Amino acid sequence: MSRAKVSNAIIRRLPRYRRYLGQLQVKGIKKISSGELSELIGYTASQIRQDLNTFGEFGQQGYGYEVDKLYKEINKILGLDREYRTVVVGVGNLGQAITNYTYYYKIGFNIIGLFDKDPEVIGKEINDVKIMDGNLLEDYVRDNAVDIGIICVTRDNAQEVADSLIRGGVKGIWNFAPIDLDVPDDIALESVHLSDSLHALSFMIKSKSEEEE
Amino acid sequence: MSRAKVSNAIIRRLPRYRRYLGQLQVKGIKKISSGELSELIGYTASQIRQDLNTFGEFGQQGYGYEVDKLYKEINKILGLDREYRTVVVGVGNLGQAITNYTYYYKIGFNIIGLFDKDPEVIGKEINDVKIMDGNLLEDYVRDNAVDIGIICVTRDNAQEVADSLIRGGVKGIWNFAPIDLDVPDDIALESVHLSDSLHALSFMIKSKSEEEE
DNA sequence: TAGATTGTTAATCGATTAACAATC
DNA sequence: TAGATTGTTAATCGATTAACAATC
Repeated sequence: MSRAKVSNAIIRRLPRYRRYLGQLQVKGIKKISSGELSELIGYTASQIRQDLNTFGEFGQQGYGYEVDKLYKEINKILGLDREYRTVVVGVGNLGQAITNYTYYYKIGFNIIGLFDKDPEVIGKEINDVKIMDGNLLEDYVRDNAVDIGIICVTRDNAQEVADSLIRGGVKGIWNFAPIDLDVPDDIALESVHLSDSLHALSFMIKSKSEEEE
Repeated sequence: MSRAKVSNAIIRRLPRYRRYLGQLQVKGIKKISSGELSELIGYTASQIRQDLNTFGEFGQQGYGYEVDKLYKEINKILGLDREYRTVVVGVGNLGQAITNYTYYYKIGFNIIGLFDKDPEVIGKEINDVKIMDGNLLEDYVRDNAVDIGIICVTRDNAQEVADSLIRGGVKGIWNFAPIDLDVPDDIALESVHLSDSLHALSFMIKSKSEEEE
């Protein structure tokens, strides 16, 4: 199967649709029109319909969308109808936080291995998962069919870790190191650049203060 | 002063220019052309020149750009030539990680206060900053001219915390709660939606596996 | 000066919005 | 049926790329 490439703009909106639909579900709301959803989520009704129609016809004319059904469909579209075998590399401050966060809140992303190169922490456990020697990473990934590697090591080690993960056979990398990793086309890469985000905030603060002058 | 609004696309690229220029500086490289920078950073040379010219004329025809000078200019553009008085609200796992991260790596973003509502942690310290009672947040922000509030509380408490920060007078909010906060136009808001990011990764993994079929 | 590269305008591309026929 | 709302095509808008004159 090879459908038209979905634009990055749409990819970024999909999780947000999911979030709002999840909230509607919790509130017990059964149906919603693109117009109502537009009010909530801030995208135009037209854009919402366009986005959804990229993936199928989920609504009913004259009626709208069933919340439950649409939520399920978006989960499927996002690939959240399966489980991912996941490892975290680098269990410093951020690595530990991400490990716990994923462990407690992210159903479907099962953390099965932790890695670090610091002898002080190798052998310890987080949520019953043992921290292993980083040198064993590639073999572990291969032997355990790991799907996702989460990179929480320093900038200088990140590319090397990514290479190991890829040689081991991961399908995707969630990168928190402040560097743009080089990965082949068939590997999914999502980077969270906290510095960049903070710097963008700084820019916006500056812009808004200048607007007032 | 009121210049034309800078597009979000450019705002997202600016921190990345800064990152690459910083690396060039470390390597001791003195000058760079838009063409060379394009090779490194992946944007077209044309786009790089367009982006930079939004803010001024930083290059020299026939020569290129001085790395040191451009780096400084971008810092200024980003508002990184000053210090920000910052507080963190919610010092659970993620809050602690962000606190340490900001403390150790983010020069210019000074964490002067920590807040939580859990009596168990109130009174404790992280990097010599005492954790205070969340009820005191608004007054503290006002009395200490806090610029930025970092929100690491749960979804259900995030809007309330944001409201307190805003009433206290912050200029910007760095939000890690999985919710789209409502803030007035003159407040800068930058959200890091970790869930959304992970879900986007999931989508990309799915897409790439389907391409192969 | 000749060559290189910027700054900037014009052309293109892609994403968003508007409009409306289809249909529940 | 009449009213509502989708799915989808067409129009618009904005962002990116190409081109080139200006100039170091």
